[in-house]
Amino acid sequence: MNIQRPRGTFDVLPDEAARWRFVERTARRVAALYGFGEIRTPVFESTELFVRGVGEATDIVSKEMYTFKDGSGRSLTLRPEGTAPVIRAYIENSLGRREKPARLYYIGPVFRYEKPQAGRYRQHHQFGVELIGAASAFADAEIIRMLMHFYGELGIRGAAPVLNSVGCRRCRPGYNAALGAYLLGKAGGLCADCRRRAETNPLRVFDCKQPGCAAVIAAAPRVRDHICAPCGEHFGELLSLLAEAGISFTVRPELVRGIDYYTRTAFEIVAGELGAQNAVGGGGRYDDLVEMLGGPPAPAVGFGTGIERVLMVMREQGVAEPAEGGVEVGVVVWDPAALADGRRAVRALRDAGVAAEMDAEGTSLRGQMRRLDRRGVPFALLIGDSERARGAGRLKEMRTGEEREISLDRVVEELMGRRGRPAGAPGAPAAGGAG
RNA sequence: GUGGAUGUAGCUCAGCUGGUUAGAGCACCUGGUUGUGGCCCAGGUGGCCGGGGGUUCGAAUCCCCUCAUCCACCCCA
Repeated sequence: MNIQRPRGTFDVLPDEAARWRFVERTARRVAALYGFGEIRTPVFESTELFVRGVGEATDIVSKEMYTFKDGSGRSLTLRPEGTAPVIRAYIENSLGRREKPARLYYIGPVFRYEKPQAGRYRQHHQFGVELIGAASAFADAEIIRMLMHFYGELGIRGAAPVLNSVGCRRCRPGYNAALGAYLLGKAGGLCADCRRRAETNPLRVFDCKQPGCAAVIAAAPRVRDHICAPCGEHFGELLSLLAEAGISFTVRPELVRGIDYYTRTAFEIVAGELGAQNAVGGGGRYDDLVEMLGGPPAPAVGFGTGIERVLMVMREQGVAEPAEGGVEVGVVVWDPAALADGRRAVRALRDAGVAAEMDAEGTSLRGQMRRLDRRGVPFALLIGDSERARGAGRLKEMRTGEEREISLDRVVEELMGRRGRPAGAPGAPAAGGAG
């Protein structure tokens, strides 16, 4: 039996990698547009960081982490989400002292031990941003707008934010108590999971889709009616800022996210046709996290979006990435005596920055031409006996079939003059926007 | 973690209730054109039928186990 990739992981092959590069390139461009700088943190961290940051009672921490001990017995964990590590780095490097609100973004893998399904993997990749040290509703609005902007740049249609306010450290305990009490009073109508949740983490019942629970939940007290006046104002302001920015959203009072650190704003972006995995991104405000992790108190907001989910939506919507340049010239040699001239030509082209290749495997002339054609290589440089005797080759433009003899030591010059002419040729920087 | 479906060539799939050397299309290679691609034609390479065990004279086909993928739940990105 051959060794297989671990369950819930995948290889990105060259064709598909072009789509990944497009998404990543777009993420970086949008991040720059909003003034965010990249941060790269380790893929593993002290286990304690996630236990304290994400919350011990969450699914992520209680059953989905890849935790292991290193050689000296330290407990380490492959990061299951991106925010806690960034905040750790923010505190450790005193980033709060460098720029007032810190604007950080990251792109990288996160790991969760989940049952794999389409759009759900054990290693997936996120583009995330964190705006640390900003308390205003404008900060929330900007984060959401930035995420929507990202989807727009990718050519994704129909993505829409769903949002809610989950209150803050002052008003949430009161709400939790009220909700818990209500649920315990209706325990008979709840599923086993929800009865347990009523005591451990009442907010989670809002995730339940059991019909029996739905009725109970529909009549349950809602966060919105229990949040304090400042939280209410903050949320109201956010909604009007989104409206001002022309973003259409929906408010869903049941929205609760699976990470404990959220305060006030919590949101998800759903994009239709993904089946059960329809959230392409999400995020919210976490005003207490920096302090919880030992840093100076700093309110913050951020989002995370899944690259795999984004790619799924793009595929379903038929959004293509712009073409990237491939090989520009194929040097074609079929007589072994010409191989040295071919090698020289390929070397000269590459040294001049022109992507070139040559088949030295003895493939027939016809076979080589056929391959260049199928791969869409725009030029062929054929070096045969008669030309070689004159120190020349035949440069052929595949698209038109036009072909003429040129001196081998003028090949680079000739190519430089003609590159960029055929569609999709490299050197012509891809304009933004997808087809 | 619970329930269900599927796994045959690089890709998409056919192979009925078990019966001789396991097929097609696409892709790939060679030739039809001593030195030229796209169309067409001919030929070819490539599978221990996901893996293991069992039933049988005989298993891709039936049974069990296992691994993987997919769907719903759950959770989320």
